[in-house]
Parts: sequence; C-alpha cells; structure tokens
Amino acid sequence: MGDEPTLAGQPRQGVRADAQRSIDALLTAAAEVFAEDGVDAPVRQITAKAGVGAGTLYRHFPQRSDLIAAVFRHEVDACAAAAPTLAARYDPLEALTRWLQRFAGFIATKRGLSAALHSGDTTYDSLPGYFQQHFEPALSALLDSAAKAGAIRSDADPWDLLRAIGNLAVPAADDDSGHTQRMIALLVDGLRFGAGA
Amino acid sequence: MGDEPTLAGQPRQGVRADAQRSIDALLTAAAEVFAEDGVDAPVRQITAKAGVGAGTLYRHFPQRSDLIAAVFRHEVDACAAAAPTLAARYDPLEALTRWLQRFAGFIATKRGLSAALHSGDTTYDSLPGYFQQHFEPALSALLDSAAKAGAIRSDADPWDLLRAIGNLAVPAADDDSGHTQRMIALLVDGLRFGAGA
Amino acid sequence: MGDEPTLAGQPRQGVRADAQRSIDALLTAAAEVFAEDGVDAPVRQITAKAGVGAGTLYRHFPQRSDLIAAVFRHEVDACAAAAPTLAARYDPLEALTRWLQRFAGFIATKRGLSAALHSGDTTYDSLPGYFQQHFEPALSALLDSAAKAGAIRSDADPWDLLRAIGNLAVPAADDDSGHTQRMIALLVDGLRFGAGA
Amino acid sequence: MGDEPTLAGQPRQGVRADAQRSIDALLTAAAEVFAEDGVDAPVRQITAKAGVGAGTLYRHFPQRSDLIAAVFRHEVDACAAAAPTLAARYDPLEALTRWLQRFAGFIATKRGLSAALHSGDTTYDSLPGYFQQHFEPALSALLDSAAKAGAIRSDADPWDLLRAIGNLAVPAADDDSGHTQRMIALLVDGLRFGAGA
DNA sequence: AATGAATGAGTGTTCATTCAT
DNA sequence: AATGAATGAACACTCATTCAT
Repeated sequence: MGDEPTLAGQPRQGVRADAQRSIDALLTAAAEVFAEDGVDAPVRQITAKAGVGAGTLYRHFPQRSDLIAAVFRHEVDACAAAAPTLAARYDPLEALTRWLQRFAGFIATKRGLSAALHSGDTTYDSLPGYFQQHFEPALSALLDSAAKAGAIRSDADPWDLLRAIGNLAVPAADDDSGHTQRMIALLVDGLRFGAGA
Repeated sequence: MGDEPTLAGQPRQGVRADAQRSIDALLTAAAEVFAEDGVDAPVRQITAKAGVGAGTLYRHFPQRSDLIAAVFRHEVDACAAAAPTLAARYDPLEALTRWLQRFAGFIATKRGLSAALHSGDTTYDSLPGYFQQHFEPALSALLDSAAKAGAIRSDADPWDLLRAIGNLAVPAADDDSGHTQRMIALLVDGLRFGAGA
Repeated sequence: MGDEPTLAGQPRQGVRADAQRSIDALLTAAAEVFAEDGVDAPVRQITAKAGVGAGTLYRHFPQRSDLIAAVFRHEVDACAAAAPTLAARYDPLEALTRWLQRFAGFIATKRGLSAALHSGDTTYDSLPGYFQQHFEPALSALLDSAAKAGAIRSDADPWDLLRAIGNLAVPAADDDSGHTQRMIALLVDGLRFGAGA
Repeated sequence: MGDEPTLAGQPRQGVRADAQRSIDALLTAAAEVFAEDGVDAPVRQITAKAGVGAGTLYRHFPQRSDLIAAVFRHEVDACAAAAPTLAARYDPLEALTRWLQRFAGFIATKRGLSAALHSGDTTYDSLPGYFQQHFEPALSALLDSAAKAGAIRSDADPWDLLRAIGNLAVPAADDDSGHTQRMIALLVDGLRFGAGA
C-alpha cells in the first residue's frame, strides 16, 4: 500500500527526508538529461548528475518508465490542466487547436519519448497507459465542446489524435518547428471538414 | 573518388564480379533481416546471413544508411512509380488518398526506420534526403492535380505531408492498423477543407 | 562483552522483548529462505520476509555464518540427538549407518551449505567449527560402539567422516537421491572391511 | 562444421594465426586464474592477463564451460590416460586405488569446479557430460579388471564413484590433504568388502 | 577484394554493507 | 534498538568498427 513507485516523484508523508532529497535530485537530474540526450540516456549519466548511487535510482524507480513518468508528471499535469483554461478563454475550435499545439510542444521537448513508446521494450509498457490516463480526458472535453458547437465532426477519437500528434511532434534533425504546427492545423481542418456533413 | 557507395546497390560497370556478388548477397540478407528485426538489427546478423565478412559490408556500405537506402531502393521506386499509375486510374482526390495509404504501407513495414530518421544519429543523415528525392516528386504531382481539380487546397507542401505520414505510420505495440488510415483520411479531409477557400 | 552474537538465536536474559521478537522473525524468515533458495540467498529477501530492517539483521548476526548457525541450531540438535536414540534401538552397525544417512539428509536439504563451507569466504569461517562441535561427539559415540562390538575398524576418524558425507550429500542437478545413500553404504562397508583385521 | 567452440583449445587447421595466438593466451591466462582464484573468477581477470579484449574471449568460448573444458583438456586427457598405464604396472586393486587418488588430485586443484558442477547454473551444463565422457571409460576399465580379479565387488557404478570423489576432493579451508586420500582408501575398502559375497 | 578476429568502451542491474535518521 | 535509504564496486555481455591476414 505504501509502495507506489510510480508516485515516487510526489512528496508524501512517511518518506524520509533523505529519501526525498535523493528523489528530488534524481528528478532534477533526469529532467536535464532527458532534455539533453533523450529518455534513452544511460542510467549512469543521471545518477552522476544527481550525485547518488545507481542503487538509489533503482530503489525509487525500478522501471525506467517510472522515472520518465515521474519526471514528466508536472509537465503532464500542466499540459492537461491547460485544457479547461483554454476552453474558458477561447471558442471551442480555437481552444482545441491551441491545446493540441500545447500538447505537441510537450512532446517535442521529449527526445526519444515517442521511440520509447513504440519500441516494444517492456520497460516502457506502463507509459502509454500513463499518458492516456492523463491526456485523454482533457482532449475529450475539448472535442465534445467543439462538436457540440458544430465546429467539428462528432466522431473524433481522442486517443487516435493523441497518438497521431505524439508521433507527428517528434523533433526532426532540421528543427522545422513549423511542420508540426502546420500538420496540427491540417488535422483540425480535417475535423472541421466533416462538421457540416 | 569514383567511389560512390550510395550507388553500391546498382550494378555498375567496373565492379568486379565477386564484388557484385557480395553486394547482392548483402542486399538480400539485409532485406530479410530488416523485415524480421528492423533496421537497427546488429550488423553481424546481416553479414552472417549474407555469408560475407563484416569488412565487406563496410567496404560497400560505409554508412548504415547506405545499406538501408540500397535495400529499400526497389520498394521506394515501386512506391513512387505507383503515383502516376494511380493518377491515371482514379480521380485526383482518390488517387492522392490511395497513394498516401500506399506510402504509409511502405513505412509501416520498416520497423525502426522512423526512429532511425529521427534519432539524430549522424549515421542516418543521408536518409531523409534520399527519401525526399524519390518520394517528393511523386506526391507533388498528385497534389498539383488534385489542387487543379479544385478538390484540395493548393498550398500543401509535399515534404510536410511525407514527413507527417512517415511519422504517423510507425507501428504501435497494439497493432491498430486502422489508426494510420484514419489519420491519413483526416489529413486529406484537411486538405479538402481548404479547397473552397 | 556480554555481546555474543553467536548465541543470538537463544532466548537470554537481558534481551529486550522487541529485540527478541526481531531475532525470532529473522530466524523464521531465514529458515524459509534457506530452504527455498539456499544459504546464499540475498540478505534483503530474508529481512523483507522477516519484516525488519537490514540493520537489525546485522546487529544480531554480524556474520552470515552466525545466522546460518542459529537457523540450523534446532535441526543440528535434533540430528545430533538422534544418535543416542538410534544407538538404543538398533545394533551398533545399524545405528551408525542410519545416523549417517540421517546426517546426509540434514545436509542435503541445505542448498549451498557445502559450497559455503568450502568457499574460502571468511564470512563462513566459524561454520565448520560449529558443526564439528555439535556433530562430532554424536558420531564418535556411534563409531566407538560399533568398533567395540567388532563390527568396524577402530581407527575411524569421526570428523573425517562428517566432512566426507557433508561433501557427498550435496544435491546434484539430476536428483539422484540414491547416490548419497549408496556412497554412505560403501563407506560403512569400508569401515567394516577393516574390522576383522 | 568448422564451428566447434568446444574444440577451441586445440590447434586446428583453418584457424588463423592471430586467432590461435589469442586462444593460447586465453588458455594460459585462464589456467593461471583458475588455479589462483577458482573457476568462478571474473572474466575480466582472465582477459586482462591474456592481454585480449572481452569480446575475444566470448568469440572463442561463448560459454564459460567451454573455456573450463578447454583449459582442463590436457589435464583431463592426462588423467584419463593414466588409467591404462597404472593398470599395466600394478595389480588391479592397486591400479584402481592409485588412479582414484590421481583423479582426486586433479579435482583438488580446481577450486570452485565442484561448486560449479552443482550450481544448477545453466552456464555449466555441458561440464558434467564432458567429464563423464572422458573419465568414465577410464575408471570403468579399472573396475572391471579389479572385479574380474575378485578383488572388489562387481556392481560398482563408475559414475557414482566419480561423482563421489569429485565431491570429496574439494579442498577445505584447512588443507588437510590426507582427508581425501583416507576417504578414497575407505571407499575402496568398501568395494573390497563386498568382493567375497 | 574479402575475411573475420580483435577491440574495449559501454550498459543495465545486483547486493552486501554502512550509517543517517 | 530499529529502520531502510544509500552506497558503488562489481559483473557479464554486446556490438559497431577497425585492421591484420
């Protein structure tokens, strides 16, 4: 019951101060390393930067995906939380588009994340579920609003879209940041196309 | 000088018979291995299947991307060649859609190819150019026809679309083969949406 | 200094109740783990099963051999105690044979014990002495009786025999349970052979 | 056909000079390391002493047991070959006893070998068969001769004896070299005991 | 031109032991 | 007295690439 490695990233009661210090150091280090070299970066690079032993990492994050999930938690939360905010400020279609761009921005900074998700490596098995769980509701609400407003078709599958953008947003060698944005716009146009039908 | 490894896959004058035999064996073996284990498969697996030494592979294909390009040459040609065929048989929009699906089918069978393209590994640097060079003209013609026919907007960038579908078509763990098709349809709808504008 | 870890297994005056509880939990857990995975099983496995911290184990059993000795104490006592019982019930030769088989049975269930005894690892240094101290008198008495009865030679060294059977009884990959028994019978025959001389 | 790693220790035609040099260096180094630290010694210790890379070892001896077998080949051969020599020089019983002592001497110098044989580790799976194949015929002949001469019982199982002595001869912390000899003598006496029956 | 032996850095992971809490 | 977090050396093994043969 008190054993939820997935939650290692969150301050909890009952976690010793020294442990929490290690966890924080690891999360900070991992965030930097992931940003620098992608999520496949060697474990040692992270532990070295965090100033902890390898065993400490494995204690708190038995699976690599646990670390990834923990590192991204804040960003995931922030991204998902942006959905209602945007919905309140903009009209449904605009809110949808902006959030998809926001989501793409999240993905774009995660080098190797998409590859990991599709690697078939069982180490990352829990990751799709994690993202699905956090992002799908957010997008689902936006799609519903836009559909109700008659702006887009009503049969759009949120998970389909998340997967698509998750793949589209992987950064290319040439940093053509406009590419992803254009493609998202195109997908949204596709959704609009069916609206009047 | 006069040494163009990128062309190793093509029979050329001046290539000794035994060298050509090695090249053929390597291409055949690599094709099988790529199909089985993806383009990241260990080099040894390929040389073993080809019955040649590792040095022979590196002589003819100094870069891994050279081998990949050579192996896929035929399929790339066939895929590109399908464009005019489809254009002749179907109306512009239908032809476009069908070819994009065809292209997605090509990508989908290349395990690890998309990841390699976006790995940042300089070993694969020449690959995007290779694909661009072969596929872009094919798609460009289809887009032009459809645009001229008023079926889609006229400002679609072929390379944008190729990149997008190249990313979308990576096979997921759950073999949701419909996902890619739905996304392509959505993208095409997006192109149609702007047509009247 | 009043601190005799070797005796940790025995209830003593002056041991705090909570300490005794930890010791008992450790002994119970270790017994199960040893039976399951041998005496080389990871320490964590034992502490986890016992529900105590690693430090607690090291406090009471600074050496791994201390734990082993304590865990086996009851079985060692029982095995040693079987000697007089068998001596009372059977004729000297029969009693000797039966006890050696009994002893072999004890060894056979201790996966990794023999290896540990011969590993050269100083961690196990105290173990031979422990076993010698407990088993040698038992066997010695049986040998003396049999020798006095003229059934076996009189110069048999008990510790020699204990060591021999300790080694013979290590379980092999193929569970040839008869092997040890046959070899013990052969050794006893060897003792008998010299009897008439 | 040309792929028999088990035979890597033997000079063969078709083995390149450099490869043979590596193999020799590895065998020499491994022999020393095994003698010093037992057969469980770290791989790196061997490669370092041999002055070759780790990969070279794995190329020639994919399994640890392959290396052990190769290292011991000469000694195994020599030990097995001693059987007919002893049989020619001594009477059957004496020859048997002397050969068993010889065999025990072989085992005694192999620290960790017995443990490896009984470890259950699949890495060593091929070892028992290797030893059985080489030693059993040698012992079998000696047993037959002695049995025919009426010196020992005729139902002795050679593999049983080999296993027994293989276990008995493992060196203890205290180097009681006499122990093994005494136990072998006792086993032989056991064989003699049943002879008249 | 071809071979394939050699390299050796690099990786994930384990685990006995210590010591701050 | 008890905890369990932290350590970090140690290990087997892989594989792209080079280069002697």
